[in-house]
Amino acid sequence: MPIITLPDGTQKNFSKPISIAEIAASIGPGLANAAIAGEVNGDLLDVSIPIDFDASIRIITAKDSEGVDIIRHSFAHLVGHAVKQLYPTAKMAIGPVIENGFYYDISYKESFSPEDLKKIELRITELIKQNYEVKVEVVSKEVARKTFKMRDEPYKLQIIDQIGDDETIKLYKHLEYIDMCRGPHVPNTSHLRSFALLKVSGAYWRGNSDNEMLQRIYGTAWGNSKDLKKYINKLEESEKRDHRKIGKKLNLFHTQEEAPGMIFWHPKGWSIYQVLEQYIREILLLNDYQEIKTPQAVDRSLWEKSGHWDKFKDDMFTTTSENREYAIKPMNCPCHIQVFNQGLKSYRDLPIRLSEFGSCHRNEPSGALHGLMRVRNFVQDDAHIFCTEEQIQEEVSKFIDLVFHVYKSFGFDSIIIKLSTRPEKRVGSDSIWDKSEKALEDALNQKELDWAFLPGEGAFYGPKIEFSLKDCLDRVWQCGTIQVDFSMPGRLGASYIDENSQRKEPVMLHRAILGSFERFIGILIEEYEGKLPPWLAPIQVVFIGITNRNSQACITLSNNLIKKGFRSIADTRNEKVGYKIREHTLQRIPYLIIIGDKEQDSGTVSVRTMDGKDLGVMTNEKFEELLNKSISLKASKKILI
RNA sequence: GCCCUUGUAGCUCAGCGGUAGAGCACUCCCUUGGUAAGGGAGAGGUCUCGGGUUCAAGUCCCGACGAGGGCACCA
Repeated sequence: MPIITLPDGTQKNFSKPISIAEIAASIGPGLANAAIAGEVNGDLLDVSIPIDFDASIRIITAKDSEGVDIIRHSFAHLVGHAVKQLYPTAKMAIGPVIENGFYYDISYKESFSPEDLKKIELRITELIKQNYEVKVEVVSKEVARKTFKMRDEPYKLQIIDQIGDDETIKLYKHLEYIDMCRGPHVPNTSHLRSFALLKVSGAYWRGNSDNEMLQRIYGTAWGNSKDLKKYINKLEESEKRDHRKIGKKLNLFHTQEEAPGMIFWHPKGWSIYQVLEQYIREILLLNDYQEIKTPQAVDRSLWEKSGHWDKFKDDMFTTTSENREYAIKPMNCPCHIQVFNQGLKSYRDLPIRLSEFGSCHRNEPSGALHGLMRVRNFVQDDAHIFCTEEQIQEEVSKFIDLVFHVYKSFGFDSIIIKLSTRPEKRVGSDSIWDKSEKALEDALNQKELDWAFLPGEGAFYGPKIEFSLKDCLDRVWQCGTIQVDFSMPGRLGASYIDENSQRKEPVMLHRAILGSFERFIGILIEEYEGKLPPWLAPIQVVFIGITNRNSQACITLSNNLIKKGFRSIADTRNEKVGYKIREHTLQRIPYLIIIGDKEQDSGTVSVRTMDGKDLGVMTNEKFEELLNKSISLKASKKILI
């Protein structure tokens, strides 16, 4: 006879097996209606399944995050229900919950158009209105197999084949539609109200590009309409932050058909790029790096030796000359080893840190290209640290500090850290991989950082730590990285003389702080919605004359700032102040300086910021002081002072 | 690379079988105006490219290329 313990500690004795629905009802009718599922001794369970053992339970409603996830999962079933009604020959594959929503992968002879999506959405609303009961049935594998054979669902059968023989399977019956799921699901469609189907796209069955492509219907669902509206609104707002849109509006860069995946930087975009490069250069100099520059095209033989040719030859741009084949470099490391190899190195020289703002080309698959984030030509703030095994830990540790220092000055505080371990296709022995992975793991643990493993995602020559940032739609992009490489120095003949006059192979650490300038600038634009802090802004100050009597003063003041290293322009056009202010505000110039007769006569400036604050009238000197201070603050979130 | 969507003036978009349209930007003129768009006039497009259907094609069909969203890939 089960004793049920509720979250507040009260215990209830029942004389027979009891379901969550019944327990909820025993507490009150409101809760009985709201109950979506139960947490029973830590596991989620459908409300209708009887509990015949002592348990601590919690009743899950739409207010719990677990409840919202269950709602999302049940909406996936509703997609199934609607799709099978509208397109009976469609075959259902999988329909899981994802962040903010769900999807369902479906195989169907014709492709679903946006109109089909609307039809499906409408059918779902009709089904919801029926307030039908979702009935769960626990069955054997055999019964499940029979059910889906009868329903001609080949993908479900494939999934069943993967389930252990002694395991039971839950079937969820939505009127005439049957789906299979671990559950739990809502007991009644009355819990399903706030949803929207968002898009259709292709997705390979089981995520393998050798398999057929299914159609994936994406949807979002929430516990109430307010949350749904909030989410839809957020999506719309995010679109405004898109770096491709802002890049066009602010005239930062463009791309065109003749150079897919490669960026034409305009003066203002290049200004941002240059500020970044100079900043990193300064940081590296202070951290004992030496900057070098290596060739853009290198003979194929070097890529064969490094192992890149074998794995990436289809992804490299190549060119020929006089019977020789060259690859436009996809990365800088082999070249850096060539620099290291010049002259005999002693253990006393290590670590040697060679850095390069190296322009790399990779022939990325066309479908992978994405604005500045994924391009075919990019520049890395790349460097390679040649060191001994004993030095790895300290170098990795120092690097992590450096990354955090730099990211902080850009205002990034949520950095996603992952440790990617050995992939299937790799070079180097297992013992080397063991050592490398351990070194990175230890360095991370030392810092007490929040990080996670990414099994199998390492580079072919070594494991790596990735520092990733999110774009406006919460898509994650790898930026910084540090990778341990015990293999390439040996392959390319790097060595040093140790304490005992013996030749030894150095370990190489590949590392980048920003990653690619292109991607990092893309992220920056989206993070700030184009309102870059003064130290990054392409134009920091604009002098706006009120009448043409003030034009010369504007030009003089602006030139004075330029001479002092600030980025300033004078707007002396025949337009009204309001017009100029609007335009330069939209152009995201941090400081707008109004110069009229009053200011001109008194040698002052009237200062307004891009977010509309009036800082009042001050002397030129005072403004310069303010500007200097504001720039030196870098990206403390208070951008303008 | 794969699936879907998409490609019209510098930008944002309308037009969807019958001799190319709007707003903004641009040029010129008037206006010299104090903190987010002053007024008027004008110029600007072989509708991404290549085929096809049709008396007639931005408009329908096929292909190529680019872009967008996913999937796969990501040294």
